Amino acid sequence: MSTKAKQTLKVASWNINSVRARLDIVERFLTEYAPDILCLQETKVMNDVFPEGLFRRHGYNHLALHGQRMHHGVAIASKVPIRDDDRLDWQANGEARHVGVRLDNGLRIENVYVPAGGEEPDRTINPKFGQKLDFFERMIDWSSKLDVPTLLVGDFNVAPLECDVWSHKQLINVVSHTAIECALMDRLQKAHDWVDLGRHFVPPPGRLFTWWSYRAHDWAKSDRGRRLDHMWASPEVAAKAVSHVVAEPVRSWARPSDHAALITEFAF
DNA sequence: ATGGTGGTGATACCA
Repeated sequence: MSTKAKQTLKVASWNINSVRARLDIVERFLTEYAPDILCLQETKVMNDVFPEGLFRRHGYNHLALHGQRMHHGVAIASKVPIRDDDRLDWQANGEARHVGVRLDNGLRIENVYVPAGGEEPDRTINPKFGQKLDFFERMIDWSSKLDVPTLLVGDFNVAPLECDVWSHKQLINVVSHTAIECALMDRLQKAHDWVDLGRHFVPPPGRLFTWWSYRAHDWAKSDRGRRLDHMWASPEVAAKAVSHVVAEPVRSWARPSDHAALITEFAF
């Protein structure tokens, strides 16, 4: 046993589907789960009207925002100091889909909202699908050049494994689980030797979903889930991870997001 | 095969 206590860090990631529409459940999440750092996607708010007060009241005094009007938008709220925040625009289209920070211990946290890709999995008739594929290509290029310990989190909008969806057979041609998307996820993973923390802690074929459609009459009963949200770590960072859970109860709270939060705890 | 729900912002569009 080391005489020096290990430093723990609890990081959460949550597609909130409008942070202003979810003030109550965000507050409940900060209270009940108390992460050190919360990464949000789909904040749907401009930076100047981001609800900073809620976060500051709970001790999240360090904020890195990348918002836009109506759609997309990402944010990192932290109890520990954050440095060198940056915002990548891989597609140079002005969409707010990334914000990254560096912590004092050198860890980088990269928070991403990958394009959903529309309905039709064919880029010749659906430009949104093409945008999604191109976004992954840019992430692969970026990823292959990374040389610092990094935690990559967010809504990747792809459920890559057969056991990452409620029915592989019924979703094989549905955007988020098509072969071309799964192949891109595989290339992205290999581009930095990323460790998929979800499957590190819940190996296949264990049940692991992060999203359930609003359209189900009883989402919990039908359990037609997909694992669209991910936390991937550089190998040396993954080695410090001690737990990883999907906070599934948040999907049952009043006026929920359709995504659950992911939480990984590290001991450095 | 279809439509089912929800956020934004005021009409369709996006998820």
